[in-house]
Amino acid sequence: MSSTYEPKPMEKKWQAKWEESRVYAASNRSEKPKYYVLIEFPYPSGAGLHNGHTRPYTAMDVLARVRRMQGFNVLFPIGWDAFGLPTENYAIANKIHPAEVTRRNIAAFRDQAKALGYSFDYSREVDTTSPDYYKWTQWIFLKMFERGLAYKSEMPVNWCPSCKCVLANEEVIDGECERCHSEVVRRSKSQWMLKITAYAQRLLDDLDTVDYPARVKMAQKNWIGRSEGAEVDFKVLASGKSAGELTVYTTRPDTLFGATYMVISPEHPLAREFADGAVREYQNASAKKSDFERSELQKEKTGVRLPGVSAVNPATGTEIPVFVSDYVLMGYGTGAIMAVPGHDERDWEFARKFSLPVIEVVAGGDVGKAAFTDTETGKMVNSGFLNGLEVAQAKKKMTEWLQEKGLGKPSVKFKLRDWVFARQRYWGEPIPIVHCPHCGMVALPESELPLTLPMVKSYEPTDTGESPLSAIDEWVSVKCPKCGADAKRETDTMPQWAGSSWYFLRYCDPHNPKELASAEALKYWMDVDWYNGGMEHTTLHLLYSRFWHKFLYDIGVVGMPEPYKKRTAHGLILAEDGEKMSKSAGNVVNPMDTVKSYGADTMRLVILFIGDFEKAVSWSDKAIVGCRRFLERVWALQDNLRPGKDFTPELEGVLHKTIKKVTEDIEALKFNTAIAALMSLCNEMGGKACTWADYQVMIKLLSPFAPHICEELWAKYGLGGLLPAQSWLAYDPAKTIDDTVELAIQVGGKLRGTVTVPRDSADDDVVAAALADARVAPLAAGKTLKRAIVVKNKLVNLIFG
RNA sequence: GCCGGAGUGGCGGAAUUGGCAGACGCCCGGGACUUAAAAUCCCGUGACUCUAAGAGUCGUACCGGUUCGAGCCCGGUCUCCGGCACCA
Repeated sequence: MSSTYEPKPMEKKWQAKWEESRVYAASNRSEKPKYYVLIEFPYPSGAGLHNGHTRPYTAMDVLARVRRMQGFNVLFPIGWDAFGLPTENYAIANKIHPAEVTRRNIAAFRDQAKALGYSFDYSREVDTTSPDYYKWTQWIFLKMFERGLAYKSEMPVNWCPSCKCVLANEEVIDGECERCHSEVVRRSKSQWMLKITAYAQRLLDDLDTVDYPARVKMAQKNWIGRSEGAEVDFKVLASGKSAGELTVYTTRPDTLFGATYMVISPEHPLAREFADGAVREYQNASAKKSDFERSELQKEKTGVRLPGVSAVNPATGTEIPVFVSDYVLMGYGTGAIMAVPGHDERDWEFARKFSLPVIEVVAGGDVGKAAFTDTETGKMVNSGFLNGLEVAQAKKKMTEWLQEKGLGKPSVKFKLRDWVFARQRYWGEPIPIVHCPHCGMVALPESELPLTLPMVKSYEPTDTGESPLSAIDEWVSVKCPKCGADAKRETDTMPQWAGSSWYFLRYCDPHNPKELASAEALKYWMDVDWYNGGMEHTTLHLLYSRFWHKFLYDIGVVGMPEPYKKRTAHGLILAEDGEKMSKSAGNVVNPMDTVKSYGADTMRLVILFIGDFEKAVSWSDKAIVGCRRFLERVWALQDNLRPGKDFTPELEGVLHKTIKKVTEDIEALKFNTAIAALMSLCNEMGGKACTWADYQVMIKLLSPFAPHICEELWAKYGLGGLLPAQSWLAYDPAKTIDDTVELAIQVGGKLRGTVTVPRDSADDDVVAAALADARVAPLAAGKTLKRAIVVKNKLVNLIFG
């Protein structure tokens, strides 16, 4: 009789053995093929690991463990994305330096990761706040600066009054700060920007070369937002006299004949030039509005006429009025539009409100009642040389005409904005730039990297929009690296996304003091074979890191244009009430509690068994007990074992089937059904006298999910050595197929019984067997068989006349 | 509004993509073991009806269609979740 299953001591024991034997350390030199499994490294908050970590980490740990057993040299690293506001705020509140807070949090996270049995290569840990690491973050920034991709620009920014910090567009959700949900306000500020827009087309095009879920590709495409159209120049008249040109961007050059007025954004230079009192008032009002307020006012269009100013429609020669309205955004296109109320909903609403003429130029709708925006069905009317053409043809012809006449040109625009790359906070990478009164912005020489954060006592944010670093005189005041004059350091720091934009490269060669990673190491490990992460990073980290990687490819640091071969995305773990887990809702479940009460192996099973990995799922304590019982039953199978190198004949089929099922399900992220198959196998084995060989199959298949109990059992019943050194199981396809099959018998499409026949029986034999069935025979009596549909090895459907 | 995804027992969820709906687990009911309980093991468990150890009817959000056969395909409707949102 075996002892009872006691997870705690055995989990400690095996975690220690794994550590001392270094079985999970990846080697940069190996005979084996490489495989790089990546998880999104955590932000080490004070709260410790939560189920937003355990779900993806456990899943990828399963994959890493399977790949090792499949004979790959696996890189499965972990690190710490440790710069950021929560740490800084906690540090301020508790009067502990953020570096110390970070050190403690990392230690706690590492312990928890180890307690969960994650097979990370802990010798390759990276920490984005370590100067050895952020030296290279700064280095990449300087390379971008050299090539004009990092620049400073005065522009309206999203300012979070609570975080006292600017935000990237990607961090503003419904007009609120992504982190603290304060309403974001607009402020004009001189900002560091990264020119991600220079990579817009490539970021879009190369989505076709990678294996990402469709929903991820779609979200990135929408965010990049490419549109094709034309820029058109309109002559401007002020008080009847020529006053230059107004260039608009339109995706519908075909509708030019229907343009009855113009609209420019309140920030447009022309609006400033010709503003009267009413216009100025309108400009002031829109400047005060937050993005949120602007979108709130979506339905009701507002605007004012720009007095004395008109434009000439180049197609018709008609003079048309110019309006100022905040439904036109300065940040997109040219900040000015030609309004075609017949065929654009916004223009239509505006025209109705201001009683402007509506001209139908595409037939098919009723422009008196609504804008007709269909581009598939209509034909051009009231449009001179375009009449009778379809929209697509008219677009082409008008664009050509504009080009011939020198009135316009084809144009492509993106919604993607440049990346606001500065934060006015202490706990981030210092930007290695010096402002010199003579030389302007000067890059710190590479030899002076890393530019370390000064260790100071006070680093509270300011209300002025200045970084706390600006108050530290001895750090700020510096000599210009170029001319030696008195100069000042840049005091903004980089956003949290900086360190995470390239961390997967550092893992390849994490201790290299000379380069961000050696060319050799990068060549060997990159690209990442499988990267799993959250949907919430699709237009943030995932897009940013693709951008940085493409830049590094362009300057010859990495050898391929895309960093990640395959990306998958897990669903959220919700609280038991179906809401998002949050401290404020008080519904947070701590995975370490489950580890303490039931063991790490149980916790790992639960988080994967609980539902479809790719979908959101509510945490449920009820799932725990089932997983724990399963492990106990696997443990108890020991009681009935008998020696033997062969499979028990009656188990052979189910063993091969389970090997197939578990192997295939893991590849497809169907961890829940893989575990269900293992539970079924356990139920099959229960009560039977299994051989050691049978049991070894269970141990190996279960080991990626529940590694501790499996090492314990392998040590007793296996073939020696640790499990990661064992080979994964192969199945014999012939043995996954049964000799006989149970067919469903339908009569007229309704299930009436089942019949067991030899596999691949002839159709006639199947029909005969079905007709002989006790339940079917009476239904067949006195009727003629009109038709019989036989689906091989599945079903027979009898249709009577 | 636009673009994605989803809706299946008391519950979490399965279903090889058109072929026995409800795998696996939880809960619940019954039994075994026990002085008893817990634990464990075995059996049962979608709903309804009947002439009831058997059989029938209904059943995958709703309405309709295609098909020998639909959770799956097509048309329409409703609800929920995620993303984008005055992007010209």
